[in-house]
Amino acid sequence: MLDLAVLGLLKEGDLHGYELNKRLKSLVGGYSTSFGALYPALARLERRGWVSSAAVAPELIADEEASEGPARRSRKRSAKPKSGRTRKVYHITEAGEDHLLELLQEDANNERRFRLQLAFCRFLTPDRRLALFELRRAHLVSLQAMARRDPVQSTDPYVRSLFEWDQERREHDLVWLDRLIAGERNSQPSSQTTDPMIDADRSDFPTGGQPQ
Amino acid sequence: MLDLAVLGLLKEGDLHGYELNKRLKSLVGGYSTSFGALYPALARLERRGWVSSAAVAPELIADEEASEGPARRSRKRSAKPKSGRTRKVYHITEAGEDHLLELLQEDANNERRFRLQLAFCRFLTPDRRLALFELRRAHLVSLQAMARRDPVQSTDPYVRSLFEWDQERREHDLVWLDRLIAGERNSQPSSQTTDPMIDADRSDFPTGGQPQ
DNA sequence: GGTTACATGTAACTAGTTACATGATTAG
DNA sequence: CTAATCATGTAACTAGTTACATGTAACC
Repeated sequence: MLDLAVLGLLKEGDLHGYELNKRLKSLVGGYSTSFGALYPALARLERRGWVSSAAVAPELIADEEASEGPARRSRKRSAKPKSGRTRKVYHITEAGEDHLLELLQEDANNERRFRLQLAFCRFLTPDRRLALFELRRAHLVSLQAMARRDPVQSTDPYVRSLFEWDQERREHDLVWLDRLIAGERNSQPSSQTTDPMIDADRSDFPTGGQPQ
Repeated sequence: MLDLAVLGLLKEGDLHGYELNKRLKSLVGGYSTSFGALYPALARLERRGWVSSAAVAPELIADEEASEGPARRSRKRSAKPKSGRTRKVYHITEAGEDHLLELLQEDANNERRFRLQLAFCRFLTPDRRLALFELRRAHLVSLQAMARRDPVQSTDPYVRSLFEWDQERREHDLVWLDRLIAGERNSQPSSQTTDPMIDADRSDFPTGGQPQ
């Protein structure tokens, strides 16, 4: 799953491990990565040919940064290296991009994975993206059905409370997903399905609709 | 974490592995346990002295069942053994009960653990239980604060949608927890044990489990 | 006579976390 | 001068899943 996150971030631009870790932390709340997982993951990705790496010596780092963004230099006192240690900057390969697209579409039964898929689904074509959302929706619906099929058998108030919590959350998640799917259909009315019942109540869609 | 679930279930009565697995499945949606985790966990619990086990030969099983629950026998055609294989029936020890109480109070940063703690928090004293809920609440509030401190920096609609989802869920969870805490405070204005309903229900639920 | 449920286990794999080791640079 | 931040990595541990191995017995 880290693979998905790392490839997704690298698709936006080359990064070194330490920076990747910071981005992962801010990416999705609750997805705090540790170096102990990240560095071995990067090594694995490189062995499999999905990323390539280049060592950047400390004296070169300042130039790199400068050439990338010549503005914002004024605040810095000097063009001295930010780090005294060689960075390993990773770059996603073509095979890595293919693999990323696969990872973005697989499964639907894992919430944590779906969160990452959502975070990077802009790299999918609109129809693939819609398919992903529908897959997730089908999974949630099947969870709902399962929960309804055998309801709580316990009389303990805390256990009952727990089940009610689950129930509410599942319902809420479905509403949210439906909003997402509706937004997707509105901004992408072409494709194969001519669904007649979609834009009945579309006037307030707070989550921005147009993908880039 | 399986330890918590297993000890909690065994506190209600002795069980063998296969039955434990069924109960775990029905206990909390999403907490599907596999035998590959359960049996090693049971072995570990026994090594540490938290549970003890007794082998029950197939010809004895019918009697055991009968002596435990004399009702519900009518549906059965015979008093013949249900299994052709010796069961290993597990029993929680005193040390195991102590350990369970510890597990019920530790941490608050893990949702999955909190679910299990909630499922078995009836074994805690009312003040300890309230402390557990408050601990969880503090954790959720700190997550909220963290999310508000550095908001979404991405302009991608899907990433923004993901963050909104998180936000809504955290708010919803807090409301739910507050309801739980309020209920706890109402039924428990001071610190005194009013022993809530303790009634382990005897009923064989036909949970459609899948074979391994 | 084949499918399902009962029953216990092992092996290999997935997906991480926590703690440690090492060392440079920078801000107060 | 010391604490924080930058930077890369390893080792040991936690907490599981999936697939396999093995066999009985009840159901239809």
